[in-house]
Amino acid sequence: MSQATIAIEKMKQSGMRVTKQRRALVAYLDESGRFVPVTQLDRYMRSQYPGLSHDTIYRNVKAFEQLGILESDVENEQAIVKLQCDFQHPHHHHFICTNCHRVQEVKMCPLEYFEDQLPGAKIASHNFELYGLCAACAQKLGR
Amino acid sequence: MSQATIAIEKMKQSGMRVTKQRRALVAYLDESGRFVPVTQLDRYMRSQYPGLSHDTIYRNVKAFEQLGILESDVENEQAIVKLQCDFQHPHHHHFICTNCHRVQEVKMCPLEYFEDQLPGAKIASHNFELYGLCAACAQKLGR
DNA sequence: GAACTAAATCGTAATCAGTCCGATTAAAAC
DNA sequence: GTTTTAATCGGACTGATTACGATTTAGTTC
Repeated sequence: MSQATIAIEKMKQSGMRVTKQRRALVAYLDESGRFVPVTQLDRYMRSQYPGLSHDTIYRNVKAFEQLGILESDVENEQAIVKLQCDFQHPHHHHFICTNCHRVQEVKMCPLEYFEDQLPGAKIASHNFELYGLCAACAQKLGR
Repeated sequence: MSQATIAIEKMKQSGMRVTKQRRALVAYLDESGRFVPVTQLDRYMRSQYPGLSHDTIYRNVKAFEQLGILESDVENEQAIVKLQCDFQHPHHHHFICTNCHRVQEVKMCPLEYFEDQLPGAKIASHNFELYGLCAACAQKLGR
């Protein structure tokens, strides 16, 4: 069962309508498999589906995020998104290759090491991402 | 020696000219002491110094970042900046209070725990920020 | 402290991401 | 097939950021 299929399932479960446009968005994000700038998503989808409006893309990106079928982040001050890579563990972290932009899930969460560091404070959320060359690119580029 | 003074020192050392506008920007960021959205910085500085242009503000924010006298982050898809809080340890992390927006420096870095997790990969950089209620706000709000 | 020069700033206009909204279309339920 | 209403369309709009030629000024030299 592909991530796209699970995403569509989730949409149905939540009562959200499964439109052509939403299927196309999810399909593209699934094929890509990595983080994509929202602006690129917008440009690409509109080139492939003439008549598709900005509104539809941005509205759905937000709806998908809230549903948890999309993960979002920021790269160079640009919003980037990818299809949820682990529906079983929606809380996880990423190693993102700066060369091929592929994403690897990192199971461990740094939070456990930090809870003691801020006495009295209530930690509510956190960011954590790793960037660098993945094993394949490191080898290919000889670094 | 205030953070602002150190920042001005760094500007001189790098050969960058110390203009009225740059002093004013650094002074405001120092007084504020916390992360400020760049758009707010723009609005506020232009209200205080009529004639100051967007260009000057955005150009200098970029220049300051590159010089390392400014730390930048993103909150709600908005670029936010603050004056460097530790010139001795430019690599550090933050706990940001979601109520008063004050920032606490966190000395420990999660990277050490993760180096073994991605065999073959070359980790080059990472993000890590904690969010929640600081001790003072947690008490004040009774949480 | 006057003159010089390149860096920085100003002011305006342009660009680009993202949002809004009334009219129209089409999923999903019956 | 009909109905209902969520979703989409299209086009205009807002707000953040950038571009650029004309002007000013910080820092240097004499």
